Amino acid sequence: MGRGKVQLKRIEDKSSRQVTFSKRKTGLIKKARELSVLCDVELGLVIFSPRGKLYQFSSGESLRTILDRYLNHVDEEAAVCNRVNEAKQIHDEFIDLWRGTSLQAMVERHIEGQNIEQLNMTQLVQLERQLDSILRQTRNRKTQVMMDTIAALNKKEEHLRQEKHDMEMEIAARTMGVEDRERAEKLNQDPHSNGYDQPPLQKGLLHLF
Amino acid sequence: MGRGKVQLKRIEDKSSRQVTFSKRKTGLIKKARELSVLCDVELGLVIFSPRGKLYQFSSGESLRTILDRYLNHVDEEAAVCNRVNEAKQIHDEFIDLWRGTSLQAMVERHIEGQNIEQLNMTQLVQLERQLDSILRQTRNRKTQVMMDTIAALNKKEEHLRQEKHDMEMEIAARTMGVEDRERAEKLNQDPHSNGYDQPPLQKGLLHLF
DNA sequence: ATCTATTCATAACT
DNA sequence: TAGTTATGAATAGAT
Repeated sequence: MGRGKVQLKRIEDKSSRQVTFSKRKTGLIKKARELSVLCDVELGLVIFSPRGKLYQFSSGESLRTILDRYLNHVDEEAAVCNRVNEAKQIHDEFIDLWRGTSLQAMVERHIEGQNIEQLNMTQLVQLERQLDSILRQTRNRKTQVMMDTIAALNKKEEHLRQEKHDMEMEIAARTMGVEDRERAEKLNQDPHSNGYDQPPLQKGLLHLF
Repeated sequence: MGRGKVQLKRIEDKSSRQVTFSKRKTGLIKKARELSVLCDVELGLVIFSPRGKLYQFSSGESLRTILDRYLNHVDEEAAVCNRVNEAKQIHDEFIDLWRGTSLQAMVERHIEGQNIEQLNMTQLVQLERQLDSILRQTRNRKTQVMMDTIAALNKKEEHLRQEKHDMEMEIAARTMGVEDRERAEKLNQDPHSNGYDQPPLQKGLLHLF
């Protein structure tokens, strides 16, 4: 509509982008109202202007009510999905990371032909977000793995100390008479006081992550 | 549009109401997409069909993200009330807040007095780089500390295993005659074969970082 | 803002 | 449910 056919891509000229936004926003809200009235449906619409100003439309009920309904709807779906996928979750995480690699490959293929500066802003922003998301996942996974490792090692250490302590007891029992056993027990009250005695590193770090 | 002018009121005929819903829903979503692309605007749209089926559109970000933005925009309490805050999400939010605070402090120190919105693009780019650098250092430091922790724990473990081994030797010596000592040594050649025998976690992880 | 040439969306029909 | 067409609406570019 209008005097020229329109390309489905970001309007670069700031002024006409603003004008178009204003006109089309009005039109979209009008259409939304028509749909909700003609067909008697619940419907919610939120628009953030480039400057961050909020425009909204909602049928009958408050927008809040409609969004709550949406969130409930999604949550229910999510709950079902979670139950079904719980067992596969770790596998899926791996797949997601792996997919990231292919995404990167795709990006590289894209960029090789063209200059990266010829990607439009929307594409770049989206790309940045995707990459950031993947990076975040990777980082979280890394931290998780390291924390798990530390926990496992601490457990092993504890176990070994206990074994050591038991053996010391046994040696003491064999060396001394049974009447001295009590004294030996006393000397070894704290099994942590031997060997390397660094502070408990893991606990000191926990607040960082 | 169409062959007759339309009255802005509920279509009573069920069948044509359904047809109109289907057509106009398609049109509305198309318009929404056009607006978001042409004007580079964030936008979310949810429609519940008369039968309760959900249709939605969102620009770029997930609809959830956009709705969260809306809820924050309209009512800060709403964000707090948001459901589905799993432990991880709460944790991430905490990290973001914490990071925000120290970043904010750093920024304030850097640009003393000036309003951040008054910085020009060059200054902002520079600031972004500095912050990114600090973030990178922090992340490296975190990894370093964790790796050190793991290394220290591994060393401790090794030490404890050795002590244990020595004590086993001593017990064996006391129990058996000296002539049997050699045989005992043989039986305990691999001190790693006792206790928890997980694979060496640290080495398996090293290639990830 | 307002106007108008065009393109677009869609109501009625098939 | 899907395709066609006549017609009213939306709007791009100009003023």
